[in-house]
Amino acid sequence: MSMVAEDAVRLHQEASQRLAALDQRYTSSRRALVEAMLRASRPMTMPEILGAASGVPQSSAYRNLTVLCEAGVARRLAGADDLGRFELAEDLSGHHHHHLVCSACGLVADVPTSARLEKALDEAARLAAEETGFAITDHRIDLEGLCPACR
Amino acid sequence: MSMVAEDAVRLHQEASQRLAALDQRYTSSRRALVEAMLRASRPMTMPEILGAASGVPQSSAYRNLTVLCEAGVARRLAGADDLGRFELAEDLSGHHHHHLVCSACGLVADVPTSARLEKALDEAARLAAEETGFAITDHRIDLEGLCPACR
DNA sequence: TTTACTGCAAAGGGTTTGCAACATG
DNA sequence: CATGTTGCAAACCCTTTGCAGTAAA
Repeated sequence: MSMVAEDAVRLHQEASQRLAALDQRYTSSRRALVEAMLRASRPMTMPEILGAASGVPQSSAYRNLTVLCEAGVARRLAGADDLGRFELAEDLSGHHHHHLVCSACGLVADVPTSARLEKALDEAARLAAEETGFAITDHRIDLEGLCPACR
Repeated sequence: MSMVAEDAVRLHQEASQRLAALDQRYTSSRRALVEAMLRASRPMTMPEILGAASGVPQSSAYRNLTVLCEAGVARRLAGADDLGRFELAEDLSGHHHHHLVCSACGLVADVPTSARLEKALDEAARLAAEETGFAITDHRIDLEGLCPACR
């Protein structure tokens, strides 16, 4: 999950462009949010984000994260607990991944996927689309269990 | 997803036993909730549940669904929208399945799994457990897209 | 007769929004 | 200078809880 400086530059450029496409600006608050998510390398709760992007008030954080999600820069997850979680969009942050969710404390960690799993999933998605009429655009896999700290 | 009368009898017996194991009773309200979820055959929101299990007040529905989840009779899902959704536990309702989630209206539909997908997932889970120290107990797959009504 | 359950109303807590001031292109 | 952005506080809405009364084992 490392990222060299050059990649970070591209990331911010891309974020700026995606916002501009919606007539939105890449302000310092929004950049602070993006950098907080970049540093975390796992989905963050709002309390974590507010701690990491110091100085950004709660309402602005919510509003800006909403904008970032609409622009395709960030993504909002429905947490296992009642806290929403945010992460960078996969095509900005690095690679396609899935999530490990701790059923005790709610922690969410990233986990890489595998070609075999993706292939099986693609096949299942194609089948499900045929049978149900859904136009499937994405998928999400959560592995649930206990994290090392909660075992 | 059909279920003959005999199966329904077993389902209620099992629900009653699981509640009894926690010193809880299988009251008519709880039975009404179970039957509502059984009829729906897809995860239900609270408004849907209140409509389907008429006469059960909101606070009792929340309280009873919490108990049913603790007893392993029901399961609570973190919805794509901000509405919680409830379904019968898989070992009561029928079979292991995954979900199709409409990103426009939030609808959640059941979709069967496949042996190939489960096998690939088991392997991925084993690998993730080794690398991260998580004790993985369950998984969840959501296919996201647009439902027929929202396309 | 002890313990669980019910229903109402009020509180809780994460998220959203109105508004007036500010910043940016 | 027209439009997007900010921050405070209040509003929102789903969910939980206190409490007094009821029902079941």
